[in-house]
Amino acid sequence: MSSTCLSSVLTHANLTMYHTGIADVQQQQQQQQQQQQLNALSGSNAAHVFGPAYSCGINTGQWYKQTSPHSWTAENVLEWISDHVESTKFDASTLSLNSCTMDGSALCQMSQEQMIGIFGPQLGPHLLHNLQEHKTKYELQSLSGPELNETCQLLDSFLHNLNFQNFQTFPLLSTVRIGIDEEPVLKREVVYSEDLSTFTVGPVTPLQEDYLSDNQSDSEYSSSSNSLLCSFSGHSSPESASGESDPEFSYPLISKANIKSEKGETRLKRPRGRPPKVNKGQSSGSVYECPKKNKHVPRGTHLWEFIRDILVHPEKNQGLMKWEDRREGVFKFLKSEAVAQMWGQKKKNNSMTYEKLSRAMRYYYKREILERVDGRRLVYKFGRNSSGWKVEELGVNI
DNA sequence: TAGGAGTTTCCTGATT
DNA sequence: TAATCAGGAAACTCCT
Repeated sequence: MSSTCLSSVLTHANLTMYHTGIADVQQQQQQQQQQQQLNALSGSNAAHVFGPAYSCGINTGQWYKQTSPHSWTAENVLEWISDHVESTKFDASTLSLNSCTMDGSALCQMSQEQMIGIFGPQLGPHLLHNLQEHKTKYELQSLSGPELNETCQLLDSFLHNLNFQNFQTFPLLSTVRIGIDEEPVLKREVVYSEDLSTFTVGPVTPLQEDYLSDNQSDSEYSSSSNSLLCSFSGHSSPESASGESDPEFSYPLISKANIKSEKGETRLKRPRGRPPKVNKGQSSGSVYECPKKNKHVPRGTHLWEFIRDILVHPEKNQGLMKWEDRREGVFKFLKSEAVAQMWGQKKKNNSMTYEKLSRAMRYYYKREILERVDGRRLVYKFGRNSSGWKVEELGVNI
């Protein structure tokens, strides 16, 4: 993954311009750079370039998302477009910088037809939908309590009914949190649909409740966002202030990819294992410094139980995994990254990947909770120390 | 507060 | 070449 992206380039450029009163020549250079970045997105998988975590704006300093679309600058608009180019894997070669150059006010006045005309039938509706979300988000800040909740539900239903299921997941109002930390905050969960490209909003079913049970008491859990689950904070909470999404507190998060991207240059080799814990309030300035999760995550379901539950509840399965040999307990990941994301969601860890999940799975071999299935990718088998999946235990017919 | 359990994160190298 | 597997190492959170 590239360590630079259009968003950060633009943000940096904005701040630079603000502070120095940059000259026209430099603006032209910047525009050229922006166009080059847009072009760079075309023909390549933007999601690979930026990674899923970027699609909701973390780590990029996308402070424009904290302001009303009406007050976006032209650069903000461009940045916003580039975000969605990447999230929809849209071929940006069909976009010209000129057509994308407008401020937030002009953007908000555009009709659906105009959006489609400029951005095409794929990106246009997607942008329109997201713009509506941004606009509504700031309109909702003047509301509160039950009124907000009701409005949010209505809008959720409305947004959910929009047919954008071919796009990657983006946040609904159900994930908007408004209020200060001391007060009960509005936070409803989302449950992924069959292919995880969409999610369900609304009353939580008992089965869904299983998934979400660990999240019920996490009122302290604040905004964090990724491509699958995004929460916005209407106001900066103490936690969000130290989190990823607060523009004023954007940390120089150094990812694995970032380090790799600097290979061959003055690369600081990362020591093995997890970076050392940074004490509260201590700003070490270390390159390993990153937003720290200080949420209390009650230990609940273990990973293998989470996997088992997906398998034994077809309604939870959603095509993520399947039994290869039901009686022997052999199963296969069909959507490994999706399962990892769900596991990450459950553990409130947005950076979970299949690679990490599989490492945890491999630790189960020693404990005989899982057994190796040699030569078969994404295939595992429950071991003798696992339970709750056997046909006899469940009394199911196969 | 220490220590264990269960991950999580990062890494290198091998295999598919 | 990318994805996956394998496993070492160390840090993390939670629980007792």
